[in-house]
Amino acid sequence: MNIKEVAQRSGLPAKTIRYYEEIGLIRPLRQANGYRAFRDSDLHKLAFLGRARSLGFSIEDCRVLLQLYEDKSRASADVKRIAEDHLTQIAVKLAELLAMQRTLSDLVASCAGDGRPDCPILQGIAPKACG
Amino acid sequence: MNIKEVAQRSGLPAKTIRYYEEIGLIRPLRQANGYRAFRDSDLHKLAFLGRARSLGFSIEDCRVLLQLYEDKSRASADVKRIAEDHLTQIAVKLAELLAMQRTLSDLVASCAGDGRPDCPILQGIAPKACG
DNA sequence: CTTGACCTTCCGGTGACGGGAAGCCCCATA
DNA sequence: TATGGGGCTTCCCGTCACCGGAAGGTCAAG
Repeated sequence: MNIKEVAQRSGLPAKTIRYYEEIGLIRPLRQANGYRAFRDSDLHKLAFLGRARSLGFSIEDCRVLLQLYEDKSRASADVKRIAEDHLTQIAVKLAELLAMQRTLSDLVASCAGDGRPDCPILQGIAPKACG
Repeated sequence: MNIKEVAQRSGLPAKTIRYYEEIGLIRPLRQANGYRAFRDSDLHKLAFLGRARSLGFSIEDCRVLLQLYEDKSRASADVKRIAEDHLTQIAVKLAELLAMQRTLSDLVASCAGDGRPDCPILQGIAPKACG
C-alpha cells in the first residue's frame, strides 16, 4: 500500500503518517523507488493510533499504549493506569472549561449588545478598583 | 515599577509580560538603564489580559478586547460578539471532552486492571476487524 | 514525450509561552 | 574598593502535534 491509500483507510492525513514514522511510532518498509510500503500491520497500528488520539491520549501515551497493545503478555493494570490518569486530566480540563463557560455566559447574558458603550463584559474582565 | 513587582501584582510571570510587550499588547516605558518602567496603566492592562486569558480568550481576542476596553465609545455589541463566539468554541471543546470522558470511563470501568493480559481498553481502542 | 498525479525530503510556521545562557546594573557589606 | 548576590536585559532553543509549501524524483496514461 502507498501512503494515500493508507491515509484514506486509516483516516489520518499523509502528513501525520509521515510524522508518526519520523517519531518512531510505525516503521513501514520501503519500495525500491523510495516509496513507503505499508503492510496491513502498519495500517492496523495507524488506526489504533487514530482512535487513541481521538480519545485525547498524548503521543507519548500512544507510544506506550501501542507497545502494550503489541505485548500480548501485558498486565491490564498497566493500561488501566494510563487511562485513569488521562481521565483525571480530562476532568481537570472539563472543570476549567465549565468555570469559563459559567463566568462568561453570565457576562454575556448581562450585556445588552447594542450600540451603546456600556459593557458589563469588559467591566467583568477589568480588574476591580480595590481599596 | 520594575517587572518583578508588576509580575507579583498582576499575577503574570515576568516572561509572559515581556512576551506581551514583544507582541505589542503593552508598551511600557524604559528607564535610562534599559529597565522597563511600568505605569499603573500598564499594570491595569496586564491584569485585564490575565483575566481575559483565564477566561480562555486567545491572544488575538485579547488584543481586540483590550482595544475595545480602551475605546470609551465602543459598541457593546462588538464585545458581545467576540464573547459569544468564544462561548461557542468552549461549547465545542466541552462536547469533545465529554465524549472522550464517556467513552474512556466506560472502557476503564470494564477493565479488571489486574495482572492478566486481557484488556477491554486496548480492545476498545483497537480497530474492529471488519468484513 | 508530455502531462499530471503521485511520492520524497526539507524547511518554516503554528500558540503562548518556558528555560536557560551571557552579560549589564545596582545595592550592601567587608 | 572589591565582591557578592540579586535583578534586569536580550537572544535563542524547546514545547506539542502536526500543516503548508517548495523542490524534485517516479509512474501510468495518452
